[in-house]
Amino acid sequence: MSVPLYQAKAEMFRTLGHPVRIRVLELLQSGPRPVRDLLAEIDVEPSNLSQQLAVLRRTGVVVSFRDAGLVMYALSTPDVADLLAAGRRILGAVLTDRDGLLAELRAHSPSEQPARPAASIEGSTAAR
Amino acid sequence: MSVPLYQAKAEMFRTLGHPVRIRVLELLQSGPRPVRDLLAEIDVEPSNLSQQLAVLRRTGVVVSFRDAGLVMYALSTPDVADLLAAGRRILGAVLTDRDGLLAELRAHSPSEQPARPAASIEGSTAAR
DNA sequence: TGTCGAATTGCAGAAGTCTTCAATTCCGGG
DNA sequence: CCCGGAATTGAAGACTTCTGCAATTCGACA
Repeated sequence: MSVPLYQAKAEMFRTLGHPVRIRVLELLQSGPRPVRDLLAEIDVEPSNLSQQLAVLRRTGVVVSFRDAGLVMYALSTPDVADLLAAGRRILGAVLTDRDGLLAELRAHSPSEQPARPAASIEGSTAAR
Repeated sequence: MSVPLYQAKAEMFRTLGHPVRIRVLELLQSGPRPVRDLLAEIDVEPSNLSQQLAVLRRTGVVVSFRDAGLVMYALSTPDVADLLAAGRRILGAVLTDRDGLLAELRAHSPSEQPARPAASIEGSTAAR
């Protein structure tokens, strides 16, 4: 597997790494929409939205076209929906897992350091 | 849907937005591995790898533990593999789609602007 | 042709991420 | 107890991304 391939994959994921861009993609899951609609639902400045849309276009996850005088955006492939779904599942797994262990910990050891950052409770920090 | 949720999702994807981190996750798909092995396969400085592993740990997509004197890393949930697979599919779709249209364009209009950047050939740039 | 709303672009300062270096922690074995 | 390799941490400098403002382009329609 070539090295630049990892670069390309990383770029693809980095493209989704922004709240506004995620939001746009979720809205586009239900079909093409004009910029105007996105703007109405997202609460961000027009220029900012445009910048984020440009990022999504550059990577090719969305496409744009003009219809009835408005610029429309659409997912370039339905596979994008799968990606979002997978992301949701992982988020769910990670969170319940964290909260689960957190709750368990609390139940078994009543007088533990209370100000300890939650993140280090999981198995995630073995080496130190 | 709460606003910080989009923040969390974005963070999750941003976590994957780095070649070394992608590489690590792909290696971990086949099971837990010691840092030493990752280091041998990835060609990056130890401290850099550690930094990237820390990022993955922070988000909770990997966990670490010590075994036989070595620090091991593992995917925190097999769902991560789905995410990588979905990413691969999209990358494939986007690329063939781009190259496909590119080839089609070439075939149908022999004397077209040759120095035009490839990215703008797709439907991706309708408004201008 | 002139005007209006829609959407994009250019840009600058603020904020965040990457990489590398040196220093540190951790643990197993002598 | 101290050494050695394994892995992590801290911090600084280079680099990239984000945000908001002002200016511009674009196309529809009178």
